[in-house]
Amino acid sequence: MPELPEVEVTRLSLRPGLEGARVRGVRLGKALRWPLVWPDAQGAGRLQEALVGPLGRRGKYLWLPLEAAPGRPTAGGLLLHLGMSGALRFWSTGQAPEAGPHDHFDLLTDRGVLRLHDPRRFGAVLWSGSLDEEPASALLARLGPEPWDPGLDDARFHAVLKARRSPIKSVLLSGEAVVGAGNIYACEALFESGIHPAARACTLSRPRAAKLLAAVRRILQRAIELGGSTLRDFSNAHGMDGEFQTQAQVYGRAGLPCPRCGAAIRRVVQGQRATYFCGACQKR
DNA sequence: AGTTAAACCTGGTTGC
DNA sequence: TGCAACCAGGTTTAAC
Repeated sequence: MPELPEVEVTRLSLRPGLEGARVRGVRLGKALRWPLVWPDAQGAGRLQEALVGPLGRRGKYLWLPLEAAPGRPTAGGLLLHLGMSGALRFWSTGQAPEAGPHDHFDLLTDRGVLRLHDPRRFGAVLWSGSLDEEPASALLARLGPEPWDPGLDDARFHAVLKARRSPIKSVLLSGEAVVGAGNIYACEALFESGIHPAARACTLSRPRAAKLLAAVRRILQRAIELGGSTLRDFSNAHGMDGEFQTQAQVYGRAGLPCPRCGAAIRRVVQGQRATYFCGACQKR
């Protein structure tokens, strides 16, 4: 589910309740994608007094810094990923219901409980000393630039595409050229820029690459403003659903008329993922 | 080296 | 109604 907009919506909605909260402990459910390697006994002791610092995001990862004390160096933090079906929710003290069978992680604080709900368990919660150390650094090292990274310009984006012979849809999903667009938003951005999903990335002209990058930025921004997409499991820290799915032009609309030209939206499979597009509007 | 498939896991929907 | 087959937002790992 959660692509960059959903993670950003989660981050923004968690901030008021969580930042500045003091950690009291954790509750673990079933194992996630990777086991949570908690700090040793000494580190765990420090955590008892840790304060939640400013929440960060890199790609689809959420970074929850745990500071030893106000003004002192960061003790470490948690790197969280929502996988395919994860959602984070914050419950004020006394409001949290009993953990259900799909609630696999609770961070207990003096203000309330941060809870990860993830039926498919493709999500992850990892302890890391910092973003520059293992295990966080190894995961983040693979990521391409953020959509709004000032260092990401049309030339750089185009250069990455030039080096890839795979279909542009697959290259977008890989996050090499720009992170954040998952299956829904990759489909939508390609539609909005009029580019056929099967076009080989290396064949796109620089103007078309620029158009695609602009579309990716626009789509992701719009999705954040709409609270993300809720197909099934996703909701923000307060349990509110997103609304972008109601505005999708092609995603999940196979057989329905293209909003631009009226031709039937097509569904094909690329790299084991469904792709939706208009065969008339989107050109190779 | 680059590209593509398989794997992780559960639950909802579809079709016989 | 029952049950098998297929589908789903992501990413890593293994295999051509």
